[in-house]
Amino acid sequence: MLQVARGLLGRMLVYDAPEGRLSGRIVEVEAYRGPGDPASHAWRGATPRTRIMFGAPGHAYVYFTYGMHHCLNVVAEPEGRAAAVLVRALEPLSGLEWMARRRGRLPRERLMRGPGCVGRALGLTLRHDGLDLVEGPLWISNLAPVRGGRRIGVSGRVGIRRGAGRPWRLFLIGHPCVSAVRTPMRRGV
DNA sequence: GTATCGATTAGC
DNA sequence: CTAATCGATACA
Repeated sequence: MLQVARGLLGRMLVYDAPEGRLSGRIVEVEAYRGPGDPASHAWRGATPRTRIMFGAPGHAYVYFTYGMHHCLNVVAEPEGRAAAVLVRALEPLSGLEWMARRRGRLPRERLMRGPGCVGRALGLTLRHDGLDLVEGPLWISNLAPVRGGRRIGVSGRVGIRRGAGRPWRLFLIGHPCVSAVRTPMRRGV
């Protein structure tokens, strides 16, 4: 699962939306497990919401939270074992006009900085929950990751209480599109 | 059925 | 620091 999280950094996420192609490079992720990870939605086992997390890898787990945000995850373990990688930030690559239309006029690096902002910029909803991320229309490119020579930083996960000690947030060190969070870095890779 | 709480964000 | 805002979940 951490392997998947690491492999996602620098990869391109593409959404062939009705209005056109939106895409971005993944620069920040967080890994979540199932039972045994108290910060995970799936820590008490499968529920209607977390069903997808227990399903086949390479699918989208989209959840709705705080009454207003849709967040995107990539299911990351074989069927039957719950795990997902939360996509926390993207560097916008194409479709910036549409992202700006949803997010407002913002500097490019702020369009998809933060998991709620990613969902908002791309126009994700619960209709995207369970989508196959290989087939599209929402998919992850299999081209080699591009990290621009940046190393991978590791820290605790953001916005959780239980399970906060686990160093399962990965990001590209120094990338301007990584969300500004005061979680101390554990190490660079 | 009701009550509580967010894997967040923007704004003061 | 807090409000916003509502689905998922737990519990009676």
